[in-house]
Amino acid sequence: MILTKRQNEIIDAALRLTAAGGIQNLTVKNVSQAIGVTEPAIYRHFKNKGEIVKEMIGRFDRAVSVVGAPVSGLDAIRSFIRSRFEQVCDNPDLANVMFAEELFMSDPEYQELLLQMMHRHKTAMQKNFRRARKAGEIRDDIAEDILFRLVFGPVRLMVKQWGMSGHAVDLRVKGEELLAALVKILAPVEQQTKEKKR
Amino acid sequence: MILTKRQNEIIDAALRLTAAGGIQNLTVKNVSQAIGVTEPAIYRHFKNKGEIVKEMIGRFDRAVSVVGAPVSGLDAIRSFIRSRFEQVCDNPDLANVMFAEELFMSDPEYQELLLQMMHRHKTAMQKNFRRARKAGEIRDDIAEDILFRLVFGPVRLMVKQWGMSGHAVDLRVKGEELLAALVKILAPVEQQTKEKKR
Amino acid sequence: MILTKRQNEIIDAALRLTAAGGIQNLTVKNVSQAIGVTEPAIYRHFKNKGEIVKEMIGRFDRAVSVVGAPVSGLDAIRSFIRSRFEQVCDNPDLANVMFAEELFMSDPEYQELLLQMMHRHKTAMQKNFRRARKAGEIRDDIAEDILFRLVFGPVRLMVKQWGMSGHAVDLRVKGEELLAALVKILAPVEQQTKEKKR
Amino acid sequence: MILTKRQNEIIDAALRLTAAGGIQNLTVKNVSQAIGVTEPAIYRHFKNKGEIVKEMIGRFDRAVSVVGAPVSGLDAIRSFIRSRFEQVCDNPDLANVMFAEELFMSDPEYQELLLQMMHRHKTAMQKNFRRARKAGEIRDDIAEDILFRLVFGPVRLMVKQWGMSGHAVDLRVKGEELLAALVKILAPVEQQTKEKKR
DNA sequence: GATGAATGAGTCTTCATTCAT
DNA sequence: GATGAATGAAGACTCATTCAT
Repeated sequence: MILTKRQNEIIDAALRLTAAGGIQNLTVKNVSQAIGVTEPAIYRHFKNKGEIVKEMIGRFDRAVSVVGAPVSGLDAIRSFIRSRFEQVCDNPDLANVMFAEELFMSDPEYQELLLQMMHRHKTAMQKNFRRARKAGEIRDDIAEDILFRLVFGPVRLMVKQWGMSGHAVDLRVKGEELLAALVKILAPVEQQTKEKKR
Repeated sequence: MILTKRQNEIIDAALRLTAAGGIQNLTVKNVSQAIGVTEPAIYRHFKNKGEIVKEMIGRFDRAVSVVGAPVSGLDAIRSFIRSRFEQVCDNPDLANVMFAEELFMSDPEYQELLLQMMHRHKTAMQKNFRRARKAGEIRDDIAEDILFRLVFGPVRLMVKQWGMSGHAVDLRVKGEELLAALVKILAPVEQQTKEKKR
Repeated sequence: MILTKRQNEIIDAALRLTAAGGIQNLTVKNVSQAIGVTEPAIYRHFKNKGEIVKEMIGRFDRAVSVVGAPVSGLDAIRSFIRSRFEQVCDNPDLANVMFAEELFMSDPEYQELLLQMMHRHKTAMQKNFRRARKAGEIRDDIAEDILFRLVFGPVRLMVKQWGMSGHAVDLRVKGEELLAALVKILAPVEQQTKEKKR
Repeated sequence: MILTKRQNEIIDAALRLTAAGGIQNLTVKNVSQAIGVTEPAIYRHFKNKGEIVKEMIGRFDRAVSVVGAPVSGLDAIRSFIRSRFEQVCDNPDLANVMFAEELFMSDPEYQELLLQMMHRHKTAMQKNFRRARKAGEIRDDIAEDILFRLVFGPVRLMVKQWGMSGHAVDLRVKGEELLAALVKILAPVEQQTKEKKR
């Protein structure tokens, strides 16, 4: 779905409001004030509040789908994580919302959307983990589903902490550090030994 | 603060409601219905809704503080994580709420409470990481603050996924698997090599 | 009706509360807290809130009925006014309540009570005005009903202002000044002329 | 502040309700029913109940500020009083509310507003008393602050009684009588003597 | 005498939404 | 595209009162 300018304004405002004060803060009134119109005006651009929320959730997906070339498994994972960090840096409000699935528990419809998204990402990544493993880029003594959590758990936590800290540090730098650590601990043990000796 | 029976009932209900439908679902009416009284009755037991929320947040802390004996760094970390899994297994609703800091963004007061709690846990764990490192239980080529995320990121994610999946799997089992993987990954490289050869 | 000690405590508290924050502030809860018991305890001493209010209104009357000896018309008026000032000085909260008939407009029953009281006072005073006039103590060129307002209007206003000012001045002193002025103004013109020449 | 039609309707209703049953009777629900809308509709026209009350209080002031030409001290006082009587006759509900400062004791903000208003009126009148005195229109043997009470005490009382009596008499007529009496007793003694002889 | 627990009715206020203009 | 006015439903909370203990 392609959004009009006004619709984008609305989603931006919705994101900002939710980031700042939770979904409790995401009211039609607040959105309308944020973009400087009256409440009914919102309904010219979205059928109802739910559509706004859904479009908002959709935005979490965006950057991800655009991943370009990288073929190799580990590189794809790396690039996925980097694109996450960048996405959040570009729109810091996302940090408080993107991994906050609980915010949208109120409506089963939203939850479904989010679960689908999570699942999609997971299978996409799983594929890469498998490839990386075959290519000897990643150790083979860790079960696949655990691998996923081992990598994305820390990424999520870092983004969340960054959001809660009011974006105190440079996420791009900190993100690279984390990425390096991840790559290090997931490397095949032999490779790690070699690295160490250097 | 020691709670009366009714107060506990109320907190339990609040937890259940929030777990099921987000804070949007945590209304005084819903709580009162859940425990089978009328709305005003709630106010005999809590000054206002905020006190309920705060007590609820306090409950996240409980299990943690009770950690008993373990001295050694790595063992303390292990036991902390295990106690988390157990706490959540005993009261599955916690899984949807405990690590969902965003739910409480609506009120700065709650956020403050949560940040304090997170900070408290972090420094407690940091100490253990340091000890474990000195004792040669943990590799020394990963910065300390990253270490924390590397461990608790995955734990959080697992708990959250367990909650969102409707408690599909046995968290105690899955948790042990994760724990084993974490210990493996964080072991000093030399030790990992040895393990491998066996 | 003779009140028990507790009942008097309650009426005192009720008066204090009403004086401080209007009838909105006169709640059973506030009264009970003021005397250090729980709400239901109040109902041991008064059948319901209305009885408290009525007893409170009754208290406005008290001092007045106790007027002792004075015979002469003008002296009786003087003494009535003085006793009003004293009553209020003894229990300053009365100042914010006694002449505030509007406070009790909510219930026709209260209003009736107050109207009766006002009427009783008025006829009692009217009699004295008549006597004073006959005795040549008061000028005879002012209609009787106006006379009443001329005297008690200022008295009321002074008490009210004293109450609203937080009892800034010494009402006994200021009251005497007002009384003197009233007597002066109401004296027969001939007498006023004589006074002036002195 | 200039009010819209609806806002005026609301204030009128508020006045009516308060006049009839005290502030206890001034509820948003009652107001909304009085003008034939639902409760939330009120909030399109006033931010909250407090704003209604404040605007209501403001209305007490209105007529006063509009005083037109009169220069001479005594005439200004006369005209002020007359305008009060007229204001109240035009909107009889005011009689039960305008001088009932106690009604608004519940909120310090309202009380402040009222005190300011009273003070403003007082200083304005004080100036006129002084002028009247210099011009020999008023006796000079009464202290200024007492003068004020002597005049406005009776005016207030008359308005209040008129309100409580359900507007039984013709306030315009009765008011003129009172005014005449006031002018008479406040005239310089010499003048009073002359009048008498006539 | 007093309390803890509860309640029905009602307080002010906000919500998402609609409709005529 | 947008607004002013309105609404039904629901929000948190308070009130006077009752009842069993």
